[in-house]
Amino acid sequence: MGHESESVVVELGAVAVTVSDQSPRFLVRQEGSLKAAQARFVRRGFDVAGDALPSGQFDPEEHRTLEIGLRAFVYQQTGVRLGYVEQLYTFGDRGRHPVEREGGHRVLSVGYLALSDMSDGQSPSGANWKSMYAHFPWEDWRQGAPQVVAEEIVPALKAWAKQSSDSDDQELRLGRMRGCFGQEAAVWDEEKVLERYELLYEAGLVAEARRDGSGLDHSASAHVLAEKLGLPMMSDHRRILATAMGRLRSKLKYRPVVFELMSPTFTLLELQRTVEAVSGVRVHKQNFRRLVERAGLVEATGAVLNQTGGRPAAEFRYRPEVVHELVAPGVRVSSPRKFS
Amino acid sequence: MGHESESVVVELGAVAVTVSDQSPRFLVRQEGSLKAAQARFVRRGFDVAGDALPSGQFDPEEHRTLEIGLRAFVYQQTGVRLGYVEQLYTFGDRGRHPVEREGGHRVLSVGYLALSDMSDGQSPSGANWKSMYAHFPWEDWRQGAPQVVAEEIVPALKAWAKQSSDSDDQELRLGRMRGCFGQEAAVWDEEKVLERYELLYEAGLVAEARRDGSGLDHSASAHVLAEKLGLPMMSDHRRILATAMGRLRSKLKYRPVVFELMSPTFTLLELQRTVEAVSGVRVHKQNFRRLVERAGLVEATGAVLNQTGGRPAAEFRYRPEVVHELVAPGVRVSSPRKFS
DNA sequence: CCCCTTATGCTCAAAATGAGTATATATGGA
DNA sequence: TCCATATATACTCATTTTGAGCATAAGGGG
Repeated sequence: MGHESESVVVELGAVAVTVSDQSPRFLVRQEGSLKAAQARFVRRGFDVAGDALPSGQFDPEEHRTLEIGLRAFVYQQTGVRLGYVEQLYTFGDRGRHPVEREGGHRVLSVGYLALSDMSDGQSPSGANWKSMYAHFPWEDWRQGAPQVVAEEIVPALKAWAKQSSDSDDQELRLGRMRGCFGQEAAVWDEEKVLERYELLYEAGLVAEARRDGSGLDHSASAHVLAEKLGLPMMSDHRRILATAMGRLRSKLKYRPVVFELMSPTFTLLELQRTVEAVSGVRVHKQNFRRLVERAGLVEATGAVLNQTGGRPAAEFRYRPEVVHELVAPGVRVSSPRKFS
Repeated sequence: MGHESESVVVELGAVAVTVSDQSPRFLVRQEGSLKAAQARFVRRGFDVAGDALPSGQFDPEEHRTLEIGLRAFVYQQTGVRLGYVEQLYTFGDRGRHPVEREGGHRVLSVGYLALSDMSDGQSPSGANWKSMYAHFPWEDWRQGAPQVVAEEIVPALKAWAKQSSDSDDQELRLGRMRGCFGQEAAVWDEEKVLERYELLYEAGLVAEARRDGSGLDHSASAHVLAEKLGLPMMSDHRRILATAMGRLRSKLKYRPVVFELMSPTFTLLELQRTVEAVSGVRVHKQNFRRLVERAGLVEATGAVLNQTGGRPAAEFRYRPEVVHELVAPGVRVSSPRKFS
């Protein structure tokens, strides 16, 4: 016990999500927010230009729980005090993290998903919220299928499939492409965020794959494509981001987590726009309100808001009691049916 | 970096589940399966009699990934080679683990859920599979509400609620009781395994709470009740078990994971019985087959089996292709409706 | 053969879902 | 004032999904 070889450094990182201007955003670390001792550990630009998630090294002396440590790091590095927090995943593969490549300890990263409401001024002015879809341009289907899917991704993945020598493997790759990006018989499944990112990574199309990988295509055109596939991030942070996004989209449907992203009161359209921003798909307005109201998730405050440009909207608030009542349903977004 | 104070020991543990004799079971560590060096670390009976999950200390030198380490430990300690494995949760609260209480390092536990099929002789004869419901007697609702719920748990939780000085808190406790155990308006939700265990722990009713806690009820009757609330386990392993059980029950509904518990071919009744064993509730036979067949999850092999004691059953196999086709639905178990 | 068992096919009502149409009530400009 | 244009909200309707049950098929054992 306690051999040097068996000890491990644990890094805690957060994907803190909010929605503003109809756009899902996440918190990145501010420059100069690190103590000197930590700066070396997490120093930016170690091997790729790109933002980094707020994170830090877990200190068992100081932090009674992992979550406490996480909240402290996020506060130090961004000024934001987190509300709702849930654990996402623990990443521990060798070679994942720059620090251990320099010959340090093995690094384990525990990733968290946090949700905050921008509206209530919780977030200090300096906080650095970046657009999700700037990093995942293929994930926003609110205006229909994004151009980049048909014009760049699908052709590039077809080409990648052809590169395989084995014809079974070619078919497998094509099948993954169709399943991930909703081509042909398959339907777009907004939850498969991680699968899609990993497919693009495996195919060597995103910038991080080109950074990490050896023997990949180094042509200028491959570089141009990578730029169209969103902004890269430090280390494997974009993968963690994809994990968070997928989990959030999934959770939206069976737990009332949207409300963590809302101000205390809101109109049903605001609620709908938030769901749409996160899930990346449009929903049917009338059915959405039917669902939300029938499930008893909200109640009218009685107030009416008329700054909406049309008929004034009723103001609602979340009814947290619902969780203790019967089953707590989330807000389901319906995917278009493609059956017979 | 690398201060002694910041280094952490990482423990990998598995809840390996199978179903045999219509009963969900999980793998426990065999006596004498540990190397001397590890034995001190994980020695049994440190502070409570009870089984332990197979687990071991992650060694970054030896294990390229966490999963590889996990598989090695499970094989060493039980002789079982795991198939399907997924990460559950990382537990890191201070004071959770006996070793750190003796003044050693802080211990982080990464828990995994594994699923195996008993039928194919994968499991060596020595492997030690324990009944899930022996540890969670309140979770098996296949024969209707278990006696222990109405006769022991509900009264004890009501008494616990009364103990609170604050009347709001009393109502809160009662609400949790109703929500967890399906009393009054609430309906039994088989997924809330962890919530239920934690409630019982918080109320000081299970043996582990009496072991860990201070100032709890030490009367003989409390001891008798704890014995009716299932077998305790080492450390917080029963909590990890509850986490796994809840996750498995939940996953059953949206991913075709049951098949990891089945032999390659099976009848629809066998499939149904497996789902029932895990979820702990009965399902409607005709609707179950409708669901499974319509979703395209299985295909008939053409063979017929007539050792069933009635009309011979068609033999089926899993159709893994379904995952790549459209959306991959799981096997939903329906909870009875209690609306209007 | 009857009677037991399990397998499998089919029906039916209730509820949920997807997609509209219709009406209400604000704003701003002709 | 009245209209065009927003959005809000109510209601309808066909289809699908779900929960529940009946009916029939096909084995084995007396």
